[in-house]
Amino acid sequence: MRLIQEIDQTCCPPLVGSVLSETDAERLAQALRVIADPARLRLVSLVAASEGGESCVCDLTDRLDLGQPTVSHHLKVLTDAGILRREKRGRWVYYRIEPEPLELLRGALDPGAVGTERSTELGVT
Amino acid sequence: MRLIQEIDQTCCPPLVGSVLSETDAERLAQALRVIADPARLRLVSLVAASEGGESCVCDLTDRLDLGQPTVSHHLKVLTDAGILRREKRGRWVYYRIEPEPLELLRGALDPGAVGTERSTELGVT
DNA sequence: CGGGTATATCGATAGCTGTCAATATGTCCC
DNA sequence: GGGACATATTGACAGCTATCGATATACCCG
Repeated sequence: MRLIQEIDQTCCPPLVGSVLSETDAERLAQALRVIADPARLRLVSLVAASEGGESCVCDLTDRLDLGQPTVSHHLKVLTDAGILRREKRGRWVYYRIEPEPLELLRGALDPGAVGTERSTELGVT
Repeated sequence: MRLIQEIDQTCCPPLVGSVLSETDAERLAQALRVIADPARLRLVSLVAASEGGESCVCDLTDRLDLGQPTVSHHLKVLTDAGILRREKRGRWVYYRIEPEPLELLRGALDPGAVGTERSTELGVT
């Protein structure tokens, strides 16, 4: 099976700002492919929205209209990438979001100083 | 051939903050798949880093170690998604970055303050 | 017009991956 | 231990797509 590299600092140099090397491009593409899937996006979304910030697999399979092995497969991909963290408690396994990888991906897409001004307030309410 | 939907506001509701519907997840996944490819990431990077913010196809083919039809294909995918803008001048075709789609994708990955551990730390209940 | 150049399209193919059914593993409880 | 339940792994398969060679289209120039 294809080994999935964890998403860490080495994965996500800014897309805009310098020219990506072949290896950087390959690594970033691999990281993006992890979340470029509707089932995995919904999983992340479901886990993030769940009470206490965690979900057990049973809740997720209920809501995804996919077989249990398929859900388990996607959870493994997300966990290997570091986007989800797995914790087993008794018979159940709980997943929660690890915020850093997504943040790193965001950072890679930051156009930075090219053309756009970012003086906006992000703080809200 | 697979029709590529343009990346616009409708594509990228926040991944974290509410549960993605199936259609939203499908749309966001499709948008992410556009950039989840090493050749396309390098193309975006090359165009962004080029003098005057634009490149002609010939320059790009030179630097990508891929056949000209393949490069042309990737440019089409990026253009259809709205990430690149195409402009023909004489015999040459120039591409430049359209910053908004990438910005929308960034926005979709924003964890915001909802559902993450951070929200509980902030006392949101 | 005709040759040369730049880019796009077409058709085919190989490799990857999302999905499932079947099965394995692990855990709790009686 | 043994049965029941939750999750993971395995093996197989279908659909998608990145890539290529061949070819088409468009443009310039003499």
